[in-house]
Amino acid sequence: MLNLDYRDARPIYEQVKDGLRRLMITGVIREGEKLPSVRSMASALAINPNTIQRAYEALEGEGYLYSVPGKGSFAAPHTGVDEGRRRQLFQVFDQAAAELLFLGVPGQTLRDRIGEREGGGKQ
Amino acid sequence: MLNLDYRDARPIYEQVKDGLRRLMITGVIREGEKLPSVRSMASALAINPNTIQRAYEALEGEGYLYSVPGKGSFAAPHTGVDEGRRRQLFQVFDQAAAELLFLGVPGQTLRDRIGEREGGGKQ
DNA sequence: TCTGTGTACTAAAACACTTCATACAGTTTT
DNA sequence: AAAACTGTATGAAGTGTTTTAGTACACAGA
Repeated sequence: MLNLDYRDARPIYEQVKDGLRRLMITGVIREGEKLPSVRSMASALAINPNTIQRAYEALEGEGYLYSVPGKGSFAAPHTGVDEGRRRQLFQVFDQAAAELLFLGVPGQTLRDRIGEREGGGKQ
Repeated sequence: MLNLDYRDARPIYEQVKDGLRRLMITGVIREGEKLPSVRSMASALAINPNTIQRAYEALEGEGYLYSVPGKGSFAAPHTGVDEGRRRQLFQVFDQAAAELLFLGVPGQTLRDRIGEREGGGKQ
């Protein structure tokens, strides 16, 4: 389900966190879907359960999942994602755009990279 | 010229690096302009010269400045910025856009945030 | 009851990173 | 030539973070 890169400078819990978030964004993991338990995922990746727990805890703080003691952890609906995460994303987006423009990339080029979400009305 | 925040989790050399890059992007520091020497900037910020040196070294690696032993460090022309930095920026841009779209932000909203650069044709 | 789940806490070890002190080498100015 | 400036290199100390290990508790479901 996830790949860890020990040569990567990023800590493991962060790789897990970002990896899971990406799976949700790309639709591989759908809303309400049950995630692997901290223990099973830890043994699958051959790491300590506490490390997975830390990743889950961070994602829950962002609103990407919710955990129920005794039951498990589940992907949260998009609407539940934290406002702080949204603000952070806008800031990253704006700063990257500003620097790319500075480097001479035409604004039209950047606009063309933004793929619209199909079926947005259906949702 | 720059503000350091010791409560920030980001290391000092990174704050210096990002701060200087931002000054160049916003046009406060212009192409070819001489930057403060590592020692003068270090004493101005009350930190070790090596810390400034590290920031300068990183920016030189990105192509944002060039240093000449005995003379000083100077802001490089936009065209000299490293291709790796460009690729990194595009990746950050794309990922942020993808997640914002996933969270329900309309593509049009994102496109509207991209301010065009005046005089782009002059370049 | 037993198994599987999330959660909490402490301790420790390992590791990496950041920062500093010092010294060296080149350029410009006096 | 000397002095004062510049960037550069190296090693060591300091500090924090990451990860693991171990133990324990509470809840849900078969």
